[in-house]
Amino acid sequence: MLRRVRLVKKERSFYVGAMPRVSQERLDARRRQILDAAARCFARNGFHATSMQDVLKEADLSAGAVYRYFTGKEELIAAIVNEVLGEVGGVFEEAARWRPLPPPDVLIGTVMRAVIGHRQGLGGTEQSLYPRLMVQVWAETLRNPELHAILSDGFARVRRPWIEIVEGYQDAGVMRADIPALSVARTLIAVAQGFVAQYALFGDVSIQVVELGLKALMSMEDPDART
Amino acid sequence: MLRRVRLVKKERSFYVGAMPRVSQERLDARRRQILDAAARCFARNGFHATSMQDVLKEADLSAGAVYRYFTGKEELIAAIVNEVLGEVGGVFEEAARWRPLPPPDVLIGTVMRAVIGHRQGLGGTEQSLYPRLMVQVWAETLRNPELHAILSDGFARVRRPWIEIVEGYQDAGVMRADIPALSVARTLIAVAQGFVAQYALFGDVSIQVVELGLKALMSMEDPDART
DNA sequence: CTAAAAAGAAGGAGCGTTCGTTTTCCTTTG
DNA sequence: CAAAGGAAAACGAACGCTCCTTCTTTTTAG
Repeated sequence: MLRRVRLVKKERSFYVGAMPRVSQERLDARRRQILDAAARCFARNGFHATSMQDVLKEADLSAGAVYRYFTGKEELIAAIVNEVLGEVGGVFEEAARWRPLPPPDVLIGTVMRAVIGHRQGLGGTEQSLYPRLMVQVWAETLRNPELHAILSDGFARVRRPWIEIVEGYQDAGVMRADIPALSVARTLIAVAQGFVAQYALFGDVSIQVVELGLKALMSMEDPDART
Repeated sequence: MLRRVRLVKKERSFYVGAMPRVSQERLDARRRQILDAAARCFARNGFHATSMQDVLKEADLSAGAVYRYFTGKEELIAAIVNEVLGEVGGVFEEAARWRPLPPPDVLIGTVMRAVIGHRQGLGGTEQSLYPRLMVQVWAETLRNPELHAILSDGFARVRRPWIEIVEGYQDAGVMRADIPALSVARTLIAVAQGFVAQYALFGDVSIQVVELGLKALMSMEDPDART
């Protein structure tokens, strides 16, 4: 008698007393193949102007194959959004861990290079996969509350270490301390977001632009600033 | 005999020796009614997750009516994109005309307030129509070359006066002059773009956040800065 | 009264998804 | 070690649905 034991929702079921028919690595590879294809399609055309047929063709798989790994288009979109937000959030967090405290221009430069470099060698053709996906993710989270919750979580998770960085500046006396660290952190994140948008939209190559721009801003002295 | 004389592609044709059947203002009002409804729908759901039926219902008109003013969905999208980019571009240009030269935080604050305030009293329900539309426009220009060209033009048109502002800072000696003005201008625009995204995504109310954040950044002194 | 404007049912295309069939691959057996 | 067996995996045609658009009819404005 074969007792079917389902372990975890998304992991394969197996038979007691028998080995799985195909290896877990194989299944993982298929899943990745589908996700990569979907990411390329979505980066190219957005979530809703991309048809399932587009994804199937890009993945070189049939409908039956894809629907074995994802229950539908929505789940595919959710998976991509999760992945992108997770990785980009990780980039922000990791950049904030550097010690000694990097100045803002180095911080943003690091983040930008990491975001742009992520999955660069995926398709080869798409030059800025992650920036483009990021813009699409923003648009999608505006209409999907569940995905919006993920974005909000990610934003909150990133904000915390960045606030600490700003507080570090202020404690070290290199930045006026009469301004809420949250405001500064959000402004820095806005710089990164804005440049991600510019990179996706205009595909400029040089990260130096932000780095230099921030240096220049930092060199300004507000006329009515308190010391 | 009635000779039909078509004057301009999009203006109404009229009859020699006879007055138009409905006034031009009426036609313009209908067109506006459709555009406003479409803008609300697109801001809510994006361009491709919004159906024509959604727009028709929002405008309280029939298909026949809408298709008399626009050849199809594409043209409707293009009209909205054009309008949004035109108005937002105008906001950037106008802010750059202020004299005496406003500091960056005032500049960005002015832009943000104008973008957020635009068409505020349109539907009433949608709190941040233009920021949301802006994000959707970015996403759409990533896949539509014609609309992308409009965005590029707008970006170029905005960049010029903002470069002049930065050069003004540098000439006045309040900003180090060894950094290309273009880099600083693009960074400032990135701040605005990033905060537009944050506003659309999280709907925070206070513009003070960017203003204070920029002030704090300006108060920093780069350790390895040249004088 | 007339022509433009609006209505709204209907058509054709394309979408996401399902499902019966075929193929593949791992285990088991000879 | 080779071949059979069988279940999972993949295939791909087909289905139902919704989409955008058209077209005939009705209403409206001057």
